[in-house]
Amino acid sequence: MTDLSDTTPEREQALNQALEALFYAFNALVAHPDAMLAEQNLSRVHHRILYFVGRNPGVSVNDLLGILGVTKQSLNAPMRRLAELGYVRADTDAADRRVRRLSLTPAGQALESVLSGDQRARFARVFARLGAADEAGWRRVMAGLAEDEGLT
Amino acid sequence: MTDLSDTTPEREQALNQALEALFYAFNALVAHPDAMLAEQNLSRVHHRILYFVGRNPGVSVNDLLGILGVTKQSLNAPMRRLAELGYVRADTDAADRRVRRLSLTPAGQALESVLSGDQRARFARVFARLGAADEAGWRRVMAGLAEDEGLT
DNA sequence: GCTAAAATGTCAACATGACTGACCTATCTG
DNA sequence: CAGATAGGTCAGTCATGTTGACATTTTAGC
Repeated sequence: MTDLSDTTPEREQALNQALEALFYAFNALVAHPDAMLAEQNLSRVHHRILYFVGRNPGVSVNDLLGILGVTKQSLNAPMRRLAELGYVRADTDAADRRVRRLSLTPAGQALESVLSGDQRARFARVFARLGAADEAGWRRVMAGLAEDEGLT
Repeated sequence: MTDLSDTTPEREQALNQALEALFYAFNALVAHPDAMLAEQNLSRVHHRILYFVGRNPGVSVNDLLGILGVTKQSLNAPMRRLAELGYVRADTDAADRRVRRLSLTPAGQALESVLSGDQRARFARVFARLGAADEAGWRRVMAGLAEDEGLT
């Protein structure tokens, strides 16, 4: 079953099911947060900003551009919107006044907690039901997929 | 570790790592096919069409719209392009001449095989290295995430 | 202290892609 | 024949992302 040289139609179908499982799980995970964001006319980009600013309070705008892999022009609009809605604050750095240190307001933390919390809760329920062994196996497979990036 | 009532910061961080692992794995999986598609000015939509038509030869356009969850207007352009490039053919149904039966040409099958084959190979390598137990655990977790869709 | 460079923000022009709405042909069904 | 169905297309709109150019503020080097 785990032989690399197994190229039977059955194995190919099993791998196709793995492909589809990844896509379905991904969609299931973002569906509800996307719907909540849409109620405020926000999108997944805003969630990504909230998530990374939340986990890296004090990041500069430039750092965030690198993390998100977007241009400053495309970050500008969603970031301004998040600031207007009172979810993100940008404080001038004390030492270097050119730099803005980004952080979440309490409201921003609350929103981020609801959005990512929904996703964490999905994982928590599944992990709790299936047990530590499956969770560990899942993590090893996901890490393996991410590492494998360099190959053809 | 798998207790649902575990709301410690450590557990929350472990769940965040699970979230990130899913996103990184997803990106790693689509990166190379996306790059190959871009060389022909195609995108992920075209791959989705090739994948579903390849696994459901003879589907009607309407069926495909339902599977992909898009409008016929947005399917029209990529589908026409795939037909022009000789990857997809649309044969009139013998019984009901209103209906087009979609299928892949040999060239379309070859392209789809390269694109999805790259993704299957990534899974095959990781599964082969980690073993059947981790593969089974991974599949159970992914299935659980997809099923869990209905909750808050 | 003057100058070059860095960090940020903004404006304009353009491309993409998806959506809705409207309309059309061809075909089937009652 | 009348209405419904499968498919295709045109037009308008909207959201988002990109590049390029430019201004401001501030820092750092000489």
